[in-house]
Formats: sequence, C-alpha cells, structure tokens
Amino acid sequence: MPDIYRALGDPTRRRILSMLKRGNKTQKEIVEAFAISQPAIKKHLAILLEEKIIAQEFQGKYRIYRLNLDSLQIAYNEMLQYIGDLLDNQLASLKDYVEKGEIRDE
Amino acid sequence: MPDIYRALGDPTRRRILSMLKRGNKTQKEIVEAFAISQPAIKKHLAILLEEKIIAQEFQGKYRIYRLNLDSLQIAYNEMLQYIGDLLDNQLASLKDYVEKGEIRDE
DNA sequence: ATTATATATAACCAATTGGTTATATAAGAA
DNA sequence: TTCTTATATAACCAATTGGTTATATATAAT
Repeated sequence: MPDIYRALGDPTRRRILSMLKRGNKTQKEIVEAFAISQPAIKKHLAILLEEKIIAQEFQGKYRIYRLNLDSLQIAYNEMLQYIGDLLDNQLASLKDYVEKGEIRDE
Repeated sequence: MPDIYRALGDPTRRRILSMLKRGNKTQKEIVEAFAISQPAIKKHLAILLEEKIIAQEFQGKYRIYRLNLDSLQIAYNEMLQYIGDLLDNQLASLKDYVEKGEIRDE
C-alpha cells in the first residue's frame, strides 16, 4: 500500500505535488523551481514514485512527471476516513454521499 | 505548527490515537496494548505530544493521555484542504458549508 | 522503612531521510 | 564525432526514527 504519510511528510514533496497539479513537468523544470540539487530532487521524486503518488513517462532524454490522481484519491479517502473517525466527523459518510452522485452541482 | 504527517506517519501512533478515541488512557494501559517496550511507547507519546495531537495530565504516579481534538481538527482541515486542492475536490468547500450549519442532520 | 509499581532517562543500534559533491550515462544538437 | 544537456548513480554526512536493555526516580501500598 502506498504510504501517503511518508509521501506527504516533506514540504518539498508537497510543493512538487502542487507544481504537478498545475501541469506535467520534466525533472529539469522541477529542479529549477527549487534551491536544492538535482540528486536531492531525484530522491524526492523516487519517494513519490515509490508511493505511487506520481507517475513517470520516458520521452527521449526527458522524464515527465504527473500526478497519479487515482492513488491520490484512494490515499485521500483513507486519511479522510481515519482522521474523520477520530473526530467523529460525518464528513466521511457525507463524502460517500457526494460521490454516489446524490448531490450534483452541474 | 504541529506536523500532522509526522504524527500520523507511524502505524503504532495511529493505533494509539484510535485507542485514545475510545477513552483516555494511562501510559501503562497503552504500553500493555502493544508488544513493544515502555520506552518505545514513551517515544511515540512524546512525538504525539510534541505535535500537540494528544495532551497529558499528571495524576499521582500516572500520566493520563487524551486526544487533543482541537489541534486534530485544525490539522485535519489543512490536510483536507491541501489534498482536496490537488484533486480538485469540492469537499473542502462542502466542508465549510457543513460547518457553517447550512446542513444539519438533527 | 521497605517494597512494588508507573514513569523517565540513558546509552546503544540499525535503518531512513534529506541533503551534499563528484561523476557516469544517455540522448540530442552542431 | 564532439559538445551539450538531462538524468542517474555513488559516496558521503548529519539528523531522525523506532526499537532495544538497563537503570533511575517518583509515588503508593504494606
């Protein structure tokens, strides 16, 4: 199982995910957006890949990274559920409700 | 700021929180529920305290631990917001909606 | 006062993390 | 082919983590 806590447990990794939210990026583009070295970024990407939060595409000498929305969604649901339970939050069930389509905004 | 990812990043700590959900516990009770040593549990509790996810009460020779629901709620909201944004999830705003009281189930 | 119990602390260990610099490899451009 | 660029890998480092055992301290009970 992907460990979402590990994946999101670092602020640099969270910033990388936010970048990818706004569009797929090559490793070079990501490296340039940060003040740390290429190998350091590479390690963060490796962890995000390992936890299946992002995916990689090979295109010539480039590596193109994108969010893996499916597994993010699954991880999100689990966290929502776990912390929601701790808080006796009805949001988790409300969420199911929304997802089943009973509430639509379109 | 409390680091919720650090706090929840370990399965033993998540189990401790689930225990505390069902009622306040002394350190001894927590130790007895796990197969690891008292100092190991102590360290987990120290991290949870540090991140303000739990609170401690001194009662004679006992230490009584309880969930800190306030900071859990804040951390929860932040995570909800952050990951929700990544997913273009309307849940965050829906959540505000619920919290403002426009939806009631009682 | 002694003993038992709950918690705290110290010292240690192996693995992981987040960074570095230096260098190798792969692909594209001149 | 040579040069440049993008990525990968290796070796290193300090700090953190998650565990251990042994021991100290504080409180309560006999």
